[in-house]
Amino acid sequence: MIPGAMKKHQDLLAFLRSQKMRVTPPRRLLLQFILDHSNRRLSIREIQEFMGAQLRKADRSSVYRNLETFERLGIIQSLSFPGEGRRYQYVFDRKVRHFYICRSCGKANRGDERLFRRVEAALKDIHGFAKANLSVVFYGACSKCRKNSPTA
Amino acid sequence: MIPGAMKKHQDLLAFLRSQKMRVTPPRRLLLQFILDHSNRRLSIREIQEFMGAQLRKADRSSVYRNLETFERLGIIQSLSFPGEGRRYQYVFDRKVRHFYICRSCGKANRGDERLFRRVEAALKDIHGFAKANLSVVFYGACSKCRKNSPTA
DNA sequence: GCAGTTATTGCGACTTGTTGCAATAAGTTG
DNA sequence: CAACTTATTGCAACAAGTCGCAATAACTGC
Repeated sequence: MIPGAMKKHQDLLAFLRSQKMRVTPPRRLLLQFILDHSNRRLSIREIQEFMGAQLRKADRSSVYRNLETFERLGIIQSLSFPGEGRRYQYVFDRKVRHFYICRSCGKANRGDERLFRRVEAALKDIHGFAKANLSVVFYGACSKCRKNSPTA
Repeated sequence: MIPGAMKKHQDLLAFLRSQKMRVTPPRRLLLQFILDHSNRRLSIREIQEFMGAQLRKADRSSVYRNLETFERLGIIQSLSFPGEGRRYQYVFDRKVRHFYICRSCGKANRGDERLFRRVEAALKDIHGFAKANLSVVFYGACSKCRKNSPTA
């Protein structure tokens, strides 16, 4: 387990409770699994397999519902990557929460903090949308794909 | 039909050919349908129903494959909206191609051009990602939801 | 316009994701 | 800590989306 993960886990449980959400076995487990793999984009398959194996059978629908809940709370961000389906990633206390996805090859990159700050700053002009827990996704063409097919 | 849509349709077919893609009946039809409803976010159900009704039975998988193709080429952008599932929207020659999605209530807004330009400008600093055909999606909390639940 | 090449289609089987509902258990109150 | 309230679960049926493969039909060049 990543050092400090235990603390984060407790923090997130507290956060859930502060949002009037109940802390249930499936939620504890799912949260722990996401935290233990916070550096990766998780596929639904590995999540479901883990949940099914750990719990005496966590139902598919509960897992989906909780992923949706966590996303709504800004704990994770789900994204569809061309070629590898939907992925779930921990973002809660991340400084940088934006992604570049190449529409052509499906490769994704995490952005750098400087750009994220600039985008946040640009958003200051837009009223009605919160900067807190903001995620930004860019869809475009990476340099490699643009080279191969200049029109794209 | 929207005035000028016919021209756009021809343009897009030409664009497809320029990309070495073949122009088939399902593609013509799907493209036309998307163009005729370019001001809305289409659900997969209405797309499939239309395709199935028009063609002597356009297969589900072909529709999905073509939607994916069109998205890769930057003709449409698909997005998952909480509460209403995945939606498909025409973006090809749009000046503004970014969306604000509220994680809490699922409401979405189109952004204004000024912000889009600023984000594009910020992207100039990032090498390796094309500005052409860029789409940007913001996930956050709208003012209304933020008011109801300040922590979000 | 015909033959050849190969992208695209349709099909079937499968995986992923959603929804309504009754049963359960988390949190709360006295 | 027992009773209460209601969010969450598991289940089952369904809808949405994916994949491999053989058949088809767009495009190319002659």
